[in-house]
Amino acid sequence: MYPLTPDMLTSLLKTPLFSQLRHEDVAQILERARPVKIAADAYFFRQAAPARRLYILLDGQIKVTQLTPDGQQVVMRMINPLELFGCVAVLSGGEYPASAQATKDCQAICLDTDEIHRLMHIFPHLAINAFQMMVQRTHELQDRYRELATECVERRLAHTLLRLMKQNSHTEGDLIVLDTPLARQDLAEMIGSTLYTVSRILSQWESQNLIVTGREKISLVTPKQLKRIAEAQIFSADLKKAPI
Amino acid sequence: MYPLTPDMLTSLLKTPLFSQLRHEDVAQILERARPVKIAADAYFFRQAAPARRLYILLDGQIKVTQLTPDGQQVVMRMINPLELFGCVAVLSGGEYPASAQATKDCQAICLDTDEIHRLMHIFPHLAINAFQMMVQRTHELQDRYRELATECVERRLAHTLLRLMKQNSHTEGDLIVLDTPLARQDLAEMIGSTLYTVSRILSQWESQNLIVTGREKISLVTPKQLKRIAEAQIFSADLKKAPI
DNA sequence: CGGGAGTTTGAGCTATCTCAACGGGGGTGG
DNA sequence: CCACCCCCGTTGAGATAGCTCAAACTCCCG
Repeated sequence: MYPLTPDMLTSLLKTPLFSQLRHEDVAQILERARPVKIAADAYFFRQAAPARRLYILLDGQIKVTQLTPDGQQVVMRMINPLELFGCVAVLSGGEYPASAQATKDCQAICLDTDEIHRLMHIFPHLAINAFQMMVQRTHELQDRYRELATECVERRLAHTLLRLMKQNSHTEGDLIVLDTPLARQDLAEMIGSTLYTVSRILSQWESQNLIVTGREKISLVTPKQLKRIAEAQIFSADLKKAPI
Repeated sequence: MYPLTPDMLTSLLKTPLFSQLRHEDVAQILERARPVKIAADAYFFRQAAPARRLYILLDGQIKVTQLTPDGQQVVMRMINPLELFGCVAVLSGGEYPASAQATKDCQAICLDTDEIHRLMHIFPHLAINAFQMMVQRTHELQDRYRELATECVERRLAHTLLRLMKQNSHTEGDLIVLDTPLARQDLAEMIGSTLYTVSRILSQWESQNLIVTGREKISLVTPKQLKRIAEAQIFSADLKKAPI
């Protein structure tokens, strides 16, 4: 594992996946991992390919998407550094249920199915941590399912921007800039809507100074207001009527 | 673990959760489990309660639901015998993100958080199996998310009935009877729709002899036709126009 | 034989999708 | 370095699936 910088290593040690493991154990695990580098827009793997490798993202960002039979895309999840992806690889003989596409240049390490099983036997904590991570992820996915089932597009979009902010953003002066290349189409595919509706809502928000948008770029100005929209305490239409 | 009948025990041994474990190991694990009995409509646990126990359903059926802040319900999942529920309990200190309500009289066994962790250390296979089960479940949830995001109500309903058929049904003559008490409202909460729309679609299907409905009861007549609707090769409206 | 829970159905409404047309900016190739 | 082109975004107008609300209907059960 030459390509691991000391920085990455210390980061990896703090990953939930490796919590409770000793440094030398993690080192031993990482010895069995292979590095993978991929340029922006390229794929780590594609839907329906045999799932043989589990990945840990070190740097960059991944978009996990599913294609419907008739060609529509749905974005299932954004993967940020130190997160696991390609977990289906632990089920021997399966296929990836989704594609993993880099939204930026990416570095990752990967482990083969057999290797994972072997390591999980040696280090039960690895399996326990992985289990816990999946429970957490299911929990998150359930929340989004509930949103999709019960909330209107505007609220879903607000939730999504806030979520992206938490996961990956930095501040520039008063602005909170999302560190994700986000076309209207991408947002639409995340919330189960269309790029037109997303565009309209974002335009409206921008005219109310809740956000600032650019080409594939979004910055939040007043996350508090967005949160109120997300929580249904207010609608952006209401802001017009009574601009306090 | 007195209440375990020999039948249940042999079933438990075949559970994915216990695969690869030796009989005596499973016995040792079950020694630490406590039996729980609950009548139809009662709750195993409620959303937001501290999550301290993980359950394995032995008999009956559970409906896992989430309540939105404004009181709408969403059915996240039906749990059938030999399935795990309350998995959040493995994350120490968390709360149940959903409620688990019995749709029939239920028997289950439960394990405390500490106990699970202890056992997973002793039997790494337990953790690995649990991990795999969660991966599988995430996979299923992703499929439903994609459906909800891209498909119309009619197709989602068709998918749901077919899924319920696979999970839990028996045949009576030509009829495939779903073994789940299903009010229109329940179905609506599963697919993110309203009881009115569900009722209309079911009525239409019934008039086309695809299904037979009763009070909280549904039977399938021609699952093939339903599958065609689910796969978008056809719409029930098309059946009217050209009844071949 | 009520009573109530579950279901059906109609009618109107609206959030959101669809389709179409236009606008703009940035990067790339000449 | 400039111009063109392409991708991304905006906006309007019309269509519609599905929601809401209201009212009546039908079992099942005590």
